[in-house]
Amino acid sequence: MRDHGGHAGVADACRPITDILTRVGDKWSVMVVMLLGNGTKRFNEMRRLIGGISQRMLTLTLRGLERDGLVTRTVFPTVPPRVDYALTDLGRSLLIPISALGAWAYGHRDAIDAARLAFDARADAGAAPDSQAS
Amino acid sequence: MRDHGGHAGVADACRPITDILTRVGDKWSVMVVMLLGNGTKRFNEMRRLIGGISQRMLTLTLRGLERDGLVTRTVFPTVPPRVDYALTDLGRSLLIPISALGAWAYGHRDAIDAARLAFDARADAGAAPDSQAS
DNA sequence: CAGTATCCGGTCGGATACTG
DNA sequence: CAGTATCCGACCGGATACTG
Repeated sequence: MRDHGGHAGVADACRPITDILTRVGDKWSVMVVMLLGNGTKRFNEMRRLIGGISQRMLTLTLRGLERDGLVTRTVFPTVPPRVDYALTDLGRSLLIPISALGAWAYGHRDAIDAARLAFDARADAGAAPDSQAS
Repeated sequence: MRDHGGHAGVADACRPITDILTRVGDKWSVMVVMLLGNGTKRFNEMRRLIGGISQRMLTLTLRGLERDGLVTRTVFPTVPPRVDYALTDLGRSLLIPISALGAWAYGHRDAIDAARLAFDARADAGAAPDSQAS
């Protein structure tokens, strides 16, 4: 807050929010949170349920969520080892707005898809006014 | 839908949603949509208001939003040229869930920050049990 | 004013191999 | 089972220069 003269714009004020939105927006976080919304899960269980996520990314995603206080990680010192992941209260509270966002996305997927097709068609028409497709 | 035998998991079914969430999650889209929620804006006007966004990224962000049918782009063939950006009905409808998400992020930023500090402290303690800070 | 084009470093994220 | 470590290609995003 020391540059009254400058005008950094809203980007500055929004940094904390943008920061958190980045978490929400990354490829797997939302899916993991939604999955844990159904209850506690183990590592490879989630891996199977999600399908298509690499081991590495599941680890990193869970670490990020744990760091943000959204997920708890519980290790059972058995052999073979067992680790349970669950949402914290904070994580559960996040479930509400992201479900709303997910519902919006699902509800408008057709409109968005149509808009994309139309846009791409316009772009193609502009780039290649000739009726030949490449 | 061709592998009934396999088990791709939810990742497959969620692809359209993930896809849209990726838009929402990228660095500038949400900020731009929120800004346009206040009314029509011109290109450099937004650039100034946001502060910290490069010309390139503002263009790409707006193109993406336009492609998804969330914003309209209106060119006035004057000199110097003038281009107005505004939300579509679809864009305005998105404003609701992302405002909710933004409110959540803002409301819980302290809890998240605290969680991060605690996590990092634990990580440091684990990595360097010695009382020396690097 | 409102872009486009190009370069380039940093990060994301998958594949693979190894470990307790 | 639940990770960690490493490699590596793809893409994100800023800086800069140029254009109608």
